Amino acid sequence: MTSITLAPGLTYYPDYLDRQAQEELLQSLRDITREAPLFTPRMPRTGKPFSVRMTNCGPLGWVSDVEGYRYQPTHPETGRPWPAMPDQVLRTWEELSEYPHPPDACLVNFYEPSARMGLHQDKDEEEFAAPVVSLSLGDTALFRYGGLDRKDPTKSIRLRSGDAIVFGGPARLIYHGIDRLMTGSSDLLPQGGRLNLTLRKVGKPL
DNA sequence: TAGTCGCA
DNA sequence: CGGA
Repeated sequence: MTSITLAPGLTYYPDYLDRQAQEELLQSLRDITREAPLFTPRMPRTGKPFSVRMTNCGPLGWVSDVEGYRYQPTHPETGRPWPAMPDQVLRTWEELSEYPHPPDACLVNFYEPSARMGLHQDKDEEEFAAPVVSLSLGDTALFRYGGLDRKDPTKSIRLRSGDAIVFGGPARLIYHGIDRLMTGSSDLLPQGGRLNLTLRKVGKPL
């Protein structure tokens, strides 16, 4: 397995999932979105919608609305519990996280060709000792990452379908985001677009 | 402050 | 980019 250190604690695994594994994961995500439909998150206070739509699997899911960012055990629109995390996702966490407990949450972000995600930190968890593990499927995305301060200089790399990235240690709280997609760069998703999974341990281990 | 916009 |  190839790994590239982009910055201390930030590790990039190009082509972590082969085509067969990507298709298997895509089928799991179809099952998940049927049970837990994609919803449009909104900014706290202003209520401005994100361009990305999302859902979750696992015991907890990340949601955002006018009330704020939070993790909760149920879908914000259906009120039902999130679907279980696929075994394939749990195995990825076991292999890449170097953390001795399973993740609590798997956020699934769906990017239409025009969707973007501004520079932000993943900091709504309690357990920063656990890394964030990210998987990309579908169209290539221009991923931008910086430092712990929002105004720190940033670098960009292209994330392709099947790539994985791990934010751990000193990189656990770095600012990052998605500037744009390269439409038509993958034929995994028939309609185009990109799916991103982010696995997180939310609470401190019992 | 996980968005949007204006300006260099 | 930086401001709000």
